[in-house]
Amino acid sequence: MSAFCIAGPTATGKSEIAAQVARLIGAEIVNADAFQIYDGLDLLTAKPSEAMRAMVPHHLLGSVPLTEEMNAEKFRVAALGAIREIQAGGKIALVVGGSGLYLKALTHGLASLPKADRLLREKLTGATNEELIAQLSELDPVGAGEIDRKNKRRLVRAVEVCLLTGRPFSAQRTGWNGAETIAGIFLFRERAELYERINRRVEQMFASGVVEEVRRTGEVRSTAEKTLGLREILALIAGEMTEPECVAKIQQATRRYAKRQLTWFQRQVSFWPVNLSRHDSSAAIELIVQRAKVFA
RNA sequence: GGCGGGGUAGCCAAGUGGGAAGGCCGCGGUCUGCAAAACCGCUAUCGAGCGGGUUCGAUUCCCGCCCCCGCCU
Repeated sequence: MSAFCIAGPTATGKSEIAAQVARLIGAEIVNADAFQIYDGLDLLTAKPSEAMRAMVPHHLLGSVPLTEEMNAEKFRVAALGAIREIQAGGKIALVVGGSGLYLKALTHGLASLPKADRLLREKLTGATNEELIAQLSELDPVGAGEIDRKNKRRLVRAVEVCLLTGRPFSAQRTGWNGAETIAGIFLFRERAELYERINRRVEQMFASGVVEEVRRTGEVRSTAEKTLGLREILALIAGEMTEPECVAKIQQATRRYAKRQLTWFQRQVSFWPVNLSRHDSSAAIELIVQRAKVFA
């Protein structure tokens, strides 16, 4: 995989910077945002503006129906395809997004494990954590010792993989601990500034008509259903909360999300950190362009 | 002015004569196929409106004061 990435928490300003960088180095952008990849909810997911899209081709933006389930592997395959396509056209691929696991899957690969089996997963989800732990202890004693026993989602996946492959889950993970090379840039800002931007962005979303957008959006299922703010806006439409409450809720949820992203990316050694609170965007863009050129 | 209820962390809120549940917020973190997800940890200490008193010991009992809510005049 030889694409350069720009990662960072929401509302940091990735899209704008990426578009500028792409324009300067003649790159095309591959979206690495788990929700902007869906077709619809453009306002709610803060997709790059028309202007940016007109300036630089964006791939994997709105390419999946809102009813389709997504996951890291699907993204990886799709992204790889987009990258190849871009490179075949003689251009540079610039991967941009804030979905940590998706990016990690792309830069470090994923073990070739079976995908989720609907029925099996449903059945396992119906079990209690204790039952799952007991089952995992049988199938994968090592994994059972390492796993977060309170996190059902992880327990289910672990048991699922054991059952589907007949081998312990813990023995099948790909080595992510090997030498990691710089895969890209981690853009971030000081907390106070980031939070202000988030708050402002949510307000702008409402001013631009997110509520209408959600109201006229058709069926949304599985993964897309988790879009931050969707539940809140639906509650607003149902009259279960006032608009100011709704705005505040979404701002809060977004701040928390941003914190999780910060925690994730700070640990990733393969990204070179760039603090946008300390560099103005033109300086940052210049810096990133240099890095990207070195990378290419 | 009278009667009743109440004043416990940023917010909501329980309980007890032996030295402060829980929730929210906030903060920190985990992360190998639902990831804008899921999960975990931390967060009142010359403390409990203020001042006295009783007691070996009071946040918990008594007295006074202040403030809030409801009702009454």
